[in-house]
Amino acid sequence: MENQTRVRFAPSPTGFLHLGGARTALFNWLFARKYGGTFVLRIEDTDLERSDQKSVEVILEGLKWLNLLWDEGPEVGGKYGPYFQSKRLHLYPQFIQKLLVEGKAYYCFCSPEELAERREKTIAQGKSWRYDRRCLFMEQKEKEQLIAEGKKRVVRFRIPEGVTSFVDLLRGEVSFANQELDDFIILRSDDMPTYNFACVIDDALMKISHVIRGDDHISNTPRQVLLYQALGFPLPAFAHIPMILGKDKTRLSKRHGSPSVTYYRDQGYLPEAMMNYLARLGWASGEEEKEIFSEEELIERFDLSNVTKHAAVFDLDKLNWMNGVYIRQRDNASLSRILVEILQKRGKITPSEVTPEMEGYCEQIVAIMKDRMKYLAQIVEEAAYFFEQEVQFDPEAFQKILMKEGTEEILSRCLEEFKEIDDFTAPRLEEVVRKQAENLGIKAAKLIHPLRVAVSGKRVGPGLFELLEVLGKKRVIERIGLALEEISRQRLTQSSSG
RNA sequence: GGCCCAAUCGAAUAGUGGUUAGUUCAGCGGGCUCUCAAUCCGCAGGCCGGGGUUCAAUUCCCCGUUGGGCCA
Repeated sequence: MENQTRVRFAPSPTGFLHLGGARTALFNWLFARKYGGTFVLRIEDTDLERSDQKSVEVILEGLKWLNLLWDEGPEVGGKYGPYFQSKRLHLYPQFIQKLLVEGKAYYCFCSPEELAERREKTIAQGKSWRYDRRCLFMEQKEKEQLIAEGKKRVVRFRIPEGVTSFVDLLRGEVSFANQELDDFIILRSDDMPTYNFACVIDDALMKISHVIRGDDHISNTPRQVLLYQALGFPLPAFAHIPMILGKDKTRLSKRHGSPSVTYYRDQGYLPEAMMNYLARLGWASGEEEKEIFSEEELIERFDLSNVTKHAAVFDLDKLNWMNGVYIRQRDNASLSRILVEILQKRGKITPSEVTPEMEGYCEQIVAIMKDRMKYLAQIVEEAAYFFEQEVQFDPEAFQKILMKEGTEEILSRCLEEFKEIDDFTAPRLEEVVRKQAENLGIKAAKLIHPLRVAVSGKRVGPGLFELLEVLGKKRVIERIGLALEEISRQRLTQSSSG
């Protein structure tokens, strides 16, 4: 017997895969994996104005990156296809027809202008407006006449009397008085089904057992429940998961930095870190001190019953911390591959420069940088000296460290020593520098700091000896030389102007 | 404006009718150290408000407030 647990993620391809969507997908995926069910991906692209192929690709790409692979849907198919709503349009008319015939839906000829006028009038009287059912009570003959004339019409669902309630797996029973819902449109004048209608038909035909979606859909649910009932479809279980908000507690959007999954990928966040972070937003296993969960651990522990009911604020600090943890866990070779990708995307290197040497160099870089990384693009942003021909001196570092009395002497001496080293490795370099400090009768730090600024332009960075080794003898010698030249140049300008 | 949902340190959360209300991130202080990190140790900080039920409420109920959502 096949497992009947079927869940779906049904995004609209109107932009990118945002974090909220990714988390909805994740919760569905975790649920399917935990219960041995099927995870369906359906693209709701009936809003042709706003949907485009590019967005579809971005969504698929984002899900794949997060390893949220779907069992049925685009690219993989399945027996309940098609999985693009735009390819399912032929499925809807029969259900519209059924509702019309049974008197559960009716044609409405009211134009938007007429509706607006009546609405304003009602509101002016201090009453709340919902559709006044003018067309529900129209004579059959008149309707036929109008249809024959080709007058524009929509189809409205007739809301029955009573109360509609459903069980939300997170909050228990939720009820709505039907009189609060108006006779909503299920088929637009251009014959396109509306969201609530298409969604119900698709979920029913795809045998979705659990509808797990954002809680912004709670108020759609009673309308959908009524449609299930009117059409005689079995009702799925519903679970409305809380939304993700920005720091200012408003819906996550572009204003809060980027909410797109692709952005984080391109910044060098790791998919396993993203998955872990998103899972922890609104969910906790209850184990103290445990924040890091592997995919398997998440599947094992995840349950809708311990998902919180309130919105969660996206916290970049915590994602950064978590990503750092995962970076430190990763092997250098795979980090190096990601770094090479980033370098290419940002035009720091060209595809022809991607040689085994470059990959090896990047591997050495991540090895000495991974302890201080939140995301890999920081290497490009804050340690560009690894890839640039000439060091850009941080002005403050230059003034405070390199312009100090005696720096030239120190750098020159180290330069001469370094030239003699064939075994240009961290331990050897450390030995030489410390010896030199001893000879000069000063602390090693007095040599280390100027050397760091000379070769990297910065006061902060990885351990000096590792840094020197990774940069290599040639670069180091060159850079110290250039730093010395720059120092004398500055001294000249300072003495002549001062 | 109508309806719906929610509420524990700054953020994510655990938890309970009687607890010193726990943990993770961030913050602060310290150890280590060539800087920055990583790491280790420590500190600070919270049950939205008001009623009720109860011997006892952060916990249960109601109202309010605030936030979010949907519709208009």
